[in-house]
Amino acid sequence: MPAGTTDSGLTRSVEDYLKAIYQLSHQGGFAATRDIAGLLDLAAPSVSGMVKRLSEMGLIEHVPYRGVQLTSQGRRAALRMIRRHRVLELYLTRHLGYDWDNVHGEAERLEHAVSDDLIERMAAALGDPRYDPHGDPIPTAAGEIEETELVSVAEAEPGTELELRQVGTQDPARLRYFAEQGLVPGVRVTVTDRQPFNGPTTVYLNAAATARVVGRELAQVLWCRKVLP
Amino acid sequence: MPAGTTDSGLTRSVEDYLKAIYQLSHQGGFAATRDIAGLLDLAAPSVSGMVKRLSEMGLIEHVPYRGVQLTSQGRRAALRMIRRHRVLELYLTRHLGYDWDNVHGEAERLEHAVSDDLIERMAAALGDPRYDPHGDPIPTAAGEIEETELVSVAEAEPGTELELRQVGTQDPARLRYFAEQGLVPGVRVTVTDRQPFNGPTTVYLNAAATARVVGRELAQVLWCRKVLP
DNA sequence: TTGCCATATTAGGTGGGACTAATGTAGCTT
DNA sequence: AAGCTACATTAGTCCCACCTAATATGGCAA
Repeated sequence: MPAGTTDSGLTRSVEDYLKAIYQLSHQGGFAATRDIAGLLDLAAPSVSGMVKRLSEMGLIEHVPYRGVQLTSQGRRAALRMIRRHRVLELYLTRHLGYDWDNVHGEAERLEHAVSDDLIERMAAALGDPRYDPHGDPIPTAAGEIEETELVSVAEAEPGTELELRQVGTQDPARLRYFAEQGLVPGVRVTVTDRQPFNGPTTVYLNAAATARVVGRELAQVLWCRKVLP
Repeated sequence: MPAGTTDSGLTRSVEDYLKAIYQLSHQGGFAATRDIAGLLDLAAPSVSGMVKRLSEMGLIEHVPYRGVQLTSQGRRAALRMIRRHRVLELYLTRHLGYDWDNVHGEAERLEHAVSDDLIERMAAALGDPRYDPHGDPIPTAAGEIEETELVSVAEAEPGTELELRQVGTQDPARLRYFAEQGLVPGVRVTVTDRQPFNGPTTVYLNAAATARVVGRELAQVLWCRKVLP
């Protein structure tokens, strides 16, 4: 493998861009330059430059002034990085005492350095897991990822019963708060009320038999599956 | 931490150079440009350039046309990398099914990416180990390293009893061969014979009660402690 | 339609870290 | 003392990936 590249033959930067583009465009549509720049904390012209290189490499499709989309090759590479990241997160929490609020940064750096072999060993040690500590699905080694229809607590209708599936933030403070509140993947809640004008949602924790009031910002990152009655 | 740098504030390259220089100069003397280039598989002018930067950073002392030595700051950074490398090697063999002949490369890449925190968690999970799978001493987190007087099988006098302590190669094929031969750290052997003109050494494996003939090249990397009778 | 604003792109520059080709130096040999 | 050789250094490029400043574009509001 050429100098400055990782196992995949891509540079760390390229791997980061692909992950970001996946995140911004996986539910259809284009990833905008500005949004990529925001996510990776870079200046917009840096992104323009990289976009050119990535599309020359055949990893993305670029429509000037509109944005970019992954090619199937780019998507494969992105999902590979996401698998690495999520397997690492789960391994670090299960085997090395990390909490769900402090694994992200560590996994972020390791994902570029580990070999595919090591990832598969970790996955095996974890029993080929399907979800990471935040409930996000782990792509298979073959590049398949589970796509589920989820609703956020912020948009669910009062009266619905929900199973919390994914917690869509990496912010340690928010994650710690969710854990304290018992709002972790797998929990079942019933939406009992929502205040008007983007107000907070009240949910009832079925098992713990207690209620929680969740502000809109937080409610928007709690992704749930509807439980049929 | 600035872009392109690791946890230590140094770049990957700098970390690699420091490790190499430590290896070449830790038993006194200077590390020559050519030897550093050889160890890192670089062209000599690349090393000259980096040497300049490293000495401006205060990590090494450079005597033109003679070579370089680590400053105490450089030594500290080098030992930190060596600790990381060896803890990783041991963790990978103990917990993830790696063998002593295939851990090196993986550790080589991970050592730049892991946080100090993760290394200490791994070390704790291993019970604060003192030696890596090849018998090399693991520096403490404080930067102390055990220095032992060792003799190689190639130079030990016939008749001496030895305890094998370190296997000084990373070559997978050689390591596999040593393992097959039962020549692993901890084993006790007695030197029974050596052929003249740099010929092979014969050692007797005390516990297994069998003899092994070891050619000079291999004998030179088997480092032992003399066992007093 | 025209202007304006947000966003994107191009132009030009920087630093890290590598390379090859050319030049310099130390030290052995004669 | 001279010359040869091995090694080290300098000179000059290149690539990656970032930056700021300047320019272009697309789409909305007047």
